[in-house]
Amino acid sequence: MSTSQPKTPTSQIRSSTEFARYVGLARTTVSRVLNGQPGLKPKTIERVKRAIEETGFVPNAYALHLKGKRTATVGICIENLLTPPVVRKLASLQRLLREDNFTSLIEVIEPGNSDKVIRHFLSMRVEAVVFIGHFNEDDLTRHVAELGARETPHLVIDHVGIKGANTVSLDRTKAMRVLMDHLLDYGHRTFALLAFNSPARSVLDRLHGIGDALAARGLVLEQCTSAHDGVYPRVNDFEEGRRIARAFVESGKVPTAFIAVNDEVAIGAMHGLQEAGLRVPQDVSVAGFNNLDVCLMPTPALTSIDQRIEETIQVAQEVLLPQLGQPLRARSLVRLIEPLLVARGSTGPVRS
Amino acid sequence: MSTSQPKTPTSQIRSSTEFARYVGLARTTVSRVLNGQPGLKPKTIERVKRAIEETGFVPNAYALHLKGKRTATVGICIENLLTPPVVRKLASLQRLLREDNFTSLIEVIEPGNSDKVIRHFLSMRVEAVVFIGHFNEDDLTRHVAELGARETPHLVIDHVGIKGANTVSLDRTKAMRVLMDHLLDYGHRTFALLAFNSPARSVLDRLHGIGDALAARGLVLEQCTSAHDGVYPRVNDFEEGRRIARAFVESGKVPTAFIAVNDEVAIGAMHGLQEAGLRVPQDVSVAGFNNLDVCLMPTPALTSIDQRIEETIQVAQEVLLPQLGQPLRARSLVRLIEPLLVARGSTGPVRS
DNA sequence: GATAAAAACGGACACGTATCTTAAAGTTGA
DNA sequence: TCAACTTTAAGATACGTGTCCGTTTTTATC
Repeated sequence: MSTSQPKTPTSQIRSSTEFARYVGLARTTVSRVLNGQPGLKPKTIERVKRAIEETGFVPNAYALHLKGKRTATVGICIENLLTPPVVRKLASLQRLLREDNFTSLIEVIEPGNSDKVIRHFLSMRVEAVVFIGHFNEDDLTRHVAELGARETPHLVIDHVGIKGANTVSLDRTKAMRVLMDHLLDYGHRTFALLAFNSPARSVLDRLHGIGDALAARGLVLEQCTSAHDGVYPRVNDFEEGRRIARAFVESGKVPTAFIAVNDEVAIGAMHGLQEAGLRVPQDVSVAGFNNLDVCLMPTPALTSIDQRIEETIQVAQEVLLPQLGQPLRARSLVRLIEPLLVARGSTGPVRS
Repeated sequence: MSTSQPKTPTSQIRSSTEFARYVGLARTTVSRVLNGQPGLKPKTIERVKRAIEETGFVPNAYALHLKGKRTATVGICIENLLTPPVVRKLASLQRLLREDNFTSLIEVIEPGNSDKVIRHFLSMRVEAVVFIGHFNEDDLTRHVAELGARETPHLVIDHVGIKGANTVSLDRTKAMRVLMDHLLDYGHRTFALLAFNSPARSVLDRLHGIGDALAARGLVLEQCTSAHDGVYPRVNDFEEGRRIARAFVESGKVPTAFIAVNDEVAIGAMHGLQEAGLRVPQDVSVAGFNNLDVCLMPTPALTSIDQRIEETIQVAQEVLLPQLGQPLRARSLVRLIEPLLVARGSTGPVRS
């Protein structure tokens, strides 16, 4: 086969050798052009550039890394449950990383596959691993330790309390303190807790915050709060909120303030209460969590806690980037994000 | 430095040579164990396995591929707007791919960066590229052609009408025909179209479906439908729906059926109509699109079209998998998914 | 304990790329 | 035209791994 025919179809070019043959230059010369080295005639550079246009030649990333080029890849682990806040965090983080020319490798952690995911990331020689969400604490602790042993930086977003972990998280405890103070200031003393029956660390932290706020006013969690939760996990949060609200109404003991684990449950409950003839916020106050768009939908609009996702991810980036390609930090680093109470019409003074 | 000390910290092992030294075997022997070749003593295999446990050694994926191993990677392009349906498709697809031991490389396509993304995928030697969502038609057509030239299979999900593209998509035209028939059977003859003023192909397809259904009964689109859309894109779909509903009420000409571009706009509109004193479905019918969980929230629950995402992605997998690692198909393939009308309380007979 | 079979060793090469080095070719200036 | 300089060519080596192959060591069998 003659090698001097430049009419080779584009599909055939799969290596720099073949590409150099197509251009009609030495492979080393082409390589120098591709890597922007000095001492090349503009005409030569132009020739190579045009050939790239014509053939669409793309160097093999695997060979590049083998030759010492950084992989510029970050592994991101996310939890199975793709809630809107998780998706937004993921999207924001990937966007910020992309701005710094980093690629992200995204994997969903499911029960039992986390070792496999970490192994895959290590095999891909990621420059860092980020965990977004809530995971099995033992697994997570182990992974953080293993990554440390492999000189691979890590960052845990939203799961606080992991030993030795670099952590960025909304201060969920404080978030609930802020919300409780808001309601306590309105005079509320009896609280319904909706769907807080999750074993997730994030929910426990929030319960602590509720307890703290009550204790600060000399109140006791167990005496002020009540619940009618169903099985966890839930199929449909709206329906569950509605169901719980009805359960409270039917029990005859209706607290003055309803605090839901998230906005969906809160809105479901709000509808349930309204259908039972209770007025929001005149008869009962309702509060959610996450400050999703959906908060604006009901009448009145839902009071909620904003996670400040952009700020969280911004801080995550600030923590992560300086570690990439550097020797591992000795001490781990924890940054808590201030929550933001968004008070709307669904909360108001207790009926006197 | 003595090489016989097996107390080397795990972090130092970064190649099979170092690992073999740690185990105390020849590199070739270790390699044969790792690749499950025959003719090895069980004891030797055990020794290597234990060393893997101890050191956490993971072969370099980049070197593996260079030696001819498949990358087992699929590139997935998604659109900028992470709506719940897109997220669910992405998650489903990634899950199915993972079951077949494929990794996915996910990149967001933003205006102007699509070439860069495709180049990155090609550089990573992905075995296929999947597009989920709606993109610039010219770009997409070009990418499909380029991937063909590179012998790389592709699949376009949800964007129909791309020349030469393998496509899997909900039949959006039919979806709207089905919904229109539902409403026409109820006697509706005047329709409000809410927020259909998007240039996206998916929206145009749906408008065609609406027109077809009307034409089939001898009706004319322009005479039966009206709109009060605001600027596109919208900040908050609920608010926009509410605003449009109010605009209809204030105009004094209120159609009997409201058809929204999605569930959020529909629910916003429903609230707007109810606040203006209109009863749903006695006075007006309202229908959405996507059948999100949120459809169950309003009273009455919202009639919507289900995209049948699981089925869509299932078909996508069936189309994609046989192409991986195979010579390119000559003819492109188009599969349309049947939509599913989910009729709920928000639609009913027209007021007589 | 001798012999054969099984297992492990260790050198060599390949994959696609970057980079260093030395040599050759081309270009410029006087 | 020749020297001096610039540009390109081409060879060699390296990265981490798999695999082939000839050789050596270990194990099993009688």
